Amino acid sequence: MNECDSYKQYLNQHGMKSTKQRNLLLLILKKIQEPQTAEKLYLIAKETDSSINLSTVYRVLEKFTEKKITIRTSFLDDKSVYSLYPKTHQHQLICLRCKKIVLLENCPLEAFQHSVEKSTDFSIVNHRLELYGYCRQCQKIIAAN
Amino acid sequence: MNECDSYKQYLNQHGMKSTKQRNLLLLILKKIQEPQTAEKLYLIAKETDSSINLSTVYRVLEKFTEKKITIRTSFLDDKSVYSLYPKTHQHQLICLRCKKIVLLENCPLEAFQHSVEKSTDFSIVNHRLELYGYCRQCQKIIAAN
DNA sequence: ATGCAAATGCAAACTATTTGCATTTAGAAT
DNA sequence: ATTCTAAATGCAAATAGTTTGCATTTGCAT
Ligand SMILES: [Mn+2]
Ligand SMILES: [Mn+2]
Ligand SMILES: [Zn+2]
Ligand SMILES: [Zn+2]
Repeated sequence: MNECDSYKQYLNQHGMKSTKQRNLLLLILKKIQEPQTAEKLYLIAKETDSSINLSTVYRVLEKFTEKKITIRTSFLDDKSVYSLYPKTHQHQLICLRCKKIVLLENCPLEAFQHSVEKSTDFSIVNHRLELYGYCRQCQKIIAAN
Repeated sequence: MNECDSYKQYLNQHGMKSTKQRNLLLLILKKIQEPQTAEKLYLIAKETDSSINLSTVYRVLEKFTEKKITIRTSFLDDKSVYSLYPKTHQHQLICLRCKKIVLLENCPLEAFQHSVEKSTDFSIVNHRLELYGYCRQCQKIIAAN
């Protein structure tokens, strides 16, 4: 049993067959730890399994996302990126210059969400919060120009 | 001078030529007041100007967005939608089923943003907040199935 | 071992959006 | 008013990320 089989039990528990493509992608996602496009993951996977197909990568990621093993996010005009589903609720602080991402564990929205539910009659299941700005270093670089 | 010319001055002030397509789209955007896809705006525009082209609509909306006359937003897997650039800072509450959008005038993030600036040394210039859920009607429809 | 639903590879389709190009047009200059 | 030119438009084709149809292979329950 090679390392690509190591997620068999995990996958079966989630109601999925363990295939070499799925095991490999799971391995890659765990190793990388930052959001990547399907294409990038495909290229990395190809180094190990040269016969893997891009459609398969999309289908695997779709299934993973459906099972909440991964999360898919996309920004305006860009390709979607995929990463392991975060263990805890969190948000992102993104540097507009260098694209560095800082994860924020605190969420300030609980009370707000409840008050919006009350005032709108929506049932809110989810939210998206991202902060944009410039990191320390990029602030300096920008100031120097 | 028909009503479609009425934005000539406004457009010129923003460094754009006044064309019948731009005037018409501006009129439609002001009338509609809710985010619409380029295609929907195109269909509405066609009722008045049957020769308008979808590419033109995309190009006009792109230019408007560049000039901050409109704002473009897009959700996972969906078409982008365009609306007039909000006069005041606001956020959106989006129904995951029917895609209805409710605008929220309150922003609960001021204090949070400051505290994040302090703890991270970022200079935060912007944020994106969207709430997702189900509107009253869609809740009922979902419950009935 | 066998059977079958599920997963895969491959190629083609899809679809929102963009782009190239010939033509028209707005607005400045004459 | 006429002329000029860069910008805007219509049309068709291209683009690109993603999805899908289908023949084949594979995982896994029996
Ligand atoms: Mn939160
Ligand atoms: Mn806000
Ligand atoms: Zn930075
Ligand atoms: Zn709804």
